[in-house]
Formats: sequence, C-alpha cells, structure tokens
Amino acid sequence: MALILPANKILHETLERVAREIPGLDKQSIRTHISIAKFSSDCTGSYEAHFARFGLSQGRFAVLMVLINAGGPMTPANLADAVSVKRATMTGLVDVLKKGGWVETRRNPDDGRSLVIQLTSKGIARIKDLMPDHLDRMSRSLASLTDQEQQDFITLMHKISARVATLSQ
Amino acid sequence: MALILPANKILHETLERVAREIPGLDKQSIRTHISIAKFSSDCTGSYEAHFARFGLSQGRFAVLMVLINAGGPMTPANLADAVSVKRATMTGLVDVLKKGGWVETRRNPDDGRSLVIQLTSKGIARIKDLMPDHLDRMSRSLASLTDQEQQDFITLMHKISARVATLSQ
DNA sequence: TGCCATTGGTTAGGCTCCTTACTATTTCAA
DNA sequence: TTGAAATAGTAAGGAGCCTAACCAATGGCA
Repeated sequence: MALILPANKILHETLERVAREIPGLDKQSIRTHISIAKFSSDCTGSYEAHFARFGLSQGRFAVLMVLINAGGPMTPANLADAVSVKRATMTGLVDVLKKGGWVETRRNPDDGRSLVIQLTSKGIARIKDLMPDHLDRMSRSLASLTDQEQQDFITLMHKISARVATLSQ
Repeated sequence: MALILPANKILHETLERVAREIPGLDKQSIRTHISIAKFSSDCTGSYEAHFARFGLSQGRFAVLMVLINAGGPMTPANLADAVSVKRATMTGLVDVLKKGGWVETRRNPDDGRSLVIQLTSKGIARIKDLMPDHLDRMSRSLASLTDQEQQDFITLMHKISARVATLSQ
C-alpha cells in the first residue's frame, strides 16, 4: 500500500534547509515535488485498497477493462502491450484472474505459441456489478473540484509528465 | 518501476463507454482519474530510477533526509513514524543503508530494547554530493510551470487527497 | 516487590511488479 | 529446404512494502 512519502513536514524543512546552501536553487519546485510524492502515494493506496475489495489490483483491473473494450479474446502479448506491463507480468495477472474465475484461456488455433484470453460470463457479470460503485467513488473523490479545475489539473499533470519523461531520457 | 496505468487511450474509451450506460455519471472525473493514475506512475517511476543510481530508493532516501534533519541519532521506531512506514519495513531500510555504509547503528544506552541509528561521515559526504543533482532534477522537471501554477497545482492535490482520505474512511 | 501490559525490533511470509534467462513455435531468407 | 532470428509464454529470483507472530526489555500498578 506503499506510503512512499514520508515525513512531509520534516522532509520539507530539511530539503528547504539543504536547498538554502545551494545558490540559485528553486525552492518552490521542492515543495511541489513533496506534494506530488505524497499525492501519488495517497492515490495509489486508495486505488489499491478499493480494488482489493474485489480481489483485484490496478493491474488486474486494467486487464479486465482492456478485455471489455476489445469485446473478444486477446493474447497475453497483446494484453501486456495494452496494459504496459511486461509479458512475464501478464502471465501472473492472467493466472490470478483465471483462478478468480474472471477469465478463461485456451490455445490459439492460429498460432501454436500463443494463448487467447477471454472474459467469462461470470467475469462480465461481476464487472458490471462493481463498476457503478467504482465510478461513483471516482466521481466523489473529485467532487470538490469544478470541471474547469479538473481540466487545468490534467493540463498541468501532462506538462510535468512530459518534462519528467525527457529528464529520464 | 510500476507501470500502474495502462492503455491510457483504451481504458479511457472503455470507461467512457461503460459510463454512458450509467445515468447521471460524471465523465470528467473518469478522465481526471486516468490522468492521475498515469501521472502517479510516471513520477514514481522517475523518482525510483533516479534514486537507483545511488543505490537508494524513495524510502531509503526519506530515511536519510530525516536523519539529516534530526542532526543526530534516531531510533528505528522514530524513523518509522517519521517516514510513515511500519517498523518491520524500517528494519529492512536500515539494514540496506547500513550495508551501503550510509548509516551505522549501536545499542541505545538509555533503553535496552532499542537501537540508535546515525549517519556515517561517508554517508553525509555522499548525500551532500548527490543533493545538487537531485534538487536540480526536481527543479528542471517543473521548469515549464510558473510558481503560481505550481501553487495552484499543490492546492488541487491537497483538495483531492483530503477527499480521497475520507472515502477510504 | 513482582506481575503483566506495553513498547522495540526482528523474522517469516504475502503481494505486486520487475528483469533475466529459458523452451517452444513460427517465420524468413539463404 | 533448412537453419538462424524473431516471437510467445513461463520460471526463477529480486525489490519494495505490508501484516502477523515473536521474543526482549521496560515500567506502571497492585
């Protein structure tokens, strides 16, 4: 449940202090990053806790969404690409979903190397069951922001993500 | 490196479609949440990748910051509270930091149950060494936002975090 | 003073995701 | 046609964090 960020107050003060010794440094950015780290951790924790109630994780939920969207069977390789995880990880995700009765697999008749994965009717029923609650939580968690504020928020996140991406090459 | 969010586009469309069947539902919030999940994942990945270059992780880095801030030795229990991890987790964090030569431990003379943990001089030197780069990255990753935008961004994150906290009780 | 609840730290095992290294199958090109 | 390269999936092991169950030391209270 990853409480990645810490000691908000203390870290904040410390970083500010260290920063003071480095001339020309941008203190606002430190404050912002501390908030980002805490925010990430809060949101991730909340997603995970929520999904855990259905025996799901973010990764497994994403697989289900992709399958629903596809409207038919998919191979593990396609799923892995769609969900942005490695194939080895997908093996694990599918395995758990299978044990939970969400999906079923069979060999791909067109390619002896691969499988196809498909939602079970039970899986579809359960997804329909949990979606309203899920969507409602999403909505309520943002209820204190106007649509415009959300739009601005998204814009800012995109800006930062793009920048972060270039920093890590 | 947790690529928690997936299939941005696909998920987006799917959720929108599912949402369409649920009357009175707030679609903007879905868009926002998808962006948040991706953003969290991007930032977390970036932090981790950055720290990995020094043999650190977010958790271990946080421990170092707290120790610097304290200016003296601390017990594992205090560190755990300060960093918001469980004590069992702190055992592991300290263990790795010790092996890496960042900190040293000894028994607490005032309480036979506990230890005290302290930065080594080598640890302090290395921190001083890496901080400018670290802070510089923070700064550059936000360079496309004005101070005011960052301030607004923080405000919005706080608003959402507070709400999310109440949703998970 | 002696007992027991509390607190400190560790161990063991779980979960999610990752990387690396492997086998099986298919494809392409010499 | 056949042998090398690419691709599908899996297994093993690692990192980070968690919970639960444990001893060891402490300290309040009868």
